[in-house]
Amino acid sequence: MEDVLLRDGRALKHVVVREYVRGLVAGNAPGSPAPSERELVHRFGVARMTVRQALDALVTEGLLERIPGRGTFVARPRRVATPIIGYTEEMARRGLLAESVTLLARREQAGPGVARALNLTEGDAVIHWRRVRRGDGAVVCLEDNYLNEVLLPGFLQTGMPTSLYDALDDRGLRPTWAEDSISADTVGDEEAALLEVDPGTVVLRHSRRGLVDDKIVNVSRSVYRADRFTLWIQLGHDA
Amino acid sequence: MEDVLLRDGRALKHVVVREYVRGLVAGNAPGSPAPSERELVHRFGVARMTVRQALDALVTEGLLERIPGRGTFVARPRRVATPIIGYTEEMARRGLLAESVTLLARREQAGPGVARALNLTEGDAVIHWRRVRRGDGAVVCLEDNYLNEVLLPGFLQTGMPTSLYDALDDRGLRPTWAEDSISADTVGDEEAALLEVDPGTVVLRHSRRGLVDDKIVNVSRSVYRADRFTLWIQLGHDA
DNA sequence: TAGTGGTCTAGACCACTAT
DNA sequence: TAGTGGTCTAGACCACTAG
Repeated sequence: MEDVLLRDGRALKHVVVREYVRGLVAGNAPGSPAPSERELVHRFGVARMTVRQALDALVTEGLLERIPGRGTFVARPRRVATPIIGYTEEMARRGLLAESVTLLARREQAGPGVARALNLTEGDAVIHWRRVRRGDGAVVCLEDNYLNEVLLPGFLQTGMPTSLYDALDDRGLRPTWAEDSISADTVGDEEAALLEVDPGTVVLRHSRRGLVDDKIVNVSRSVYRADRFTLWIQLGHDA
Repeated sequence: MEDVLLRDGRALKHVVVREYVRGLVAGNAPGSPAPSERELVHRFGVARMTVRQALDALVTEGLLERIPGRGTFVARPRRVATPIIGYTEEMARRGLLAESVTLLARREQAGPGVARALNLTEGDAVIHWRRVRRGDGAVVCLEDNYLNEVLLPGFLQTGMPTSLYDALDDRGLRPTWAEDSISADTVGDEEAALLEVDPGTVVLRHSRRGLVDDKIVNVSRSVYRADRFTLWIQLGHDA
């Protein structure tokens, strides 16, 4: 929560102006005008620099744009890259119902690969959560998640959620940074049985390391049926 | 290029201060101090608001951070998502030498799929560029690029570059936005021969639509040998 | 206590846009 | 010509940090 009050309870003027303008233009079409700086000066009885400080913040966050000689206007929303989402949201984007069956949800000792990925020592405790995931009823994916238990005390006891990312969000641990690797492969017998395909069928493998700040929250390894899943990614941003 | 001069040739003071500070701290370790605002006021003989305008710009771009009561310091560089890069840079990231053999580079009439992807009408002229791409000598990928000819007049005549993205960059058309789709598949006879694998071998398919602003610059369809290529992607940003 | 950044004032002149 | 944003001044008081 942002500090909007001084010690004596007075509101910061530039914040008052900023939020007034934000409320005014909220939902307005791109290109619609915001109040002019001098109009805000008059309305709030503040100096122009104070108004500019308020508008600067809204320009920086991309809500407004200034056009010299013309005025200040609602900016066109900028495109931003694909957010970091999990299976549940991936399915929602496709308009499919995400369902899961938990095959495993327990405390384990980290093996060498998982330990390295989570930046732990081999044998440290991790939470291993394995699910078969469906979209509109059809088997789509087999997902293994490994969570750093130190960051998630009591996670196994609180009842497993549908969306891991929602649960992480509740604890302020939703990843803001992800390192993904994506490859094509064929499945072995065990994975084939769970995905309801023949051994040797082509699959898409997707591994992810999820971080918030410098904390590695989870590592996931997903195997998608190639006939039922294509990964979509949007990269970059507007100028 | 930014305007740094007024009509009469005088430099904008906040730009002078900003670039002075940028030069001072360039390459300095995160946490090292920048000059204080009042020190800059004294050095340049300007008002403090002018100095603040200069520093605000550097804070917004992530170079500096302010700590109230302490001073202004070089900020820790923020992580940003994977930039939009092509094969040449993908290989460079792996420390591999990117080489290509052009199989096709010609003007064609857009088929239905390409026309839709480039937002053209079927039969419109497109540039089709097909290459077999190698990394450290080994065949890695078969890439078909379709370019909007209207945006790239004379492109075929200027001699084909190694890196498409470098060539686009030279024309101010390097994509800043990309829509990618990634799937696993098996190859047919023609692709198999070019990739030097058996038909039916598993491959990674990567399609991309590259845009700058609202202009669709190119559409690419790449087929990677699954045994020689894993896609790496980093998503998100620091708080 | 001295120094820092945060907030704020009450003006000023400029270039540019639209009428 | 009137209105807009861009730049700039010369101060002021505040809260906070560090020695």
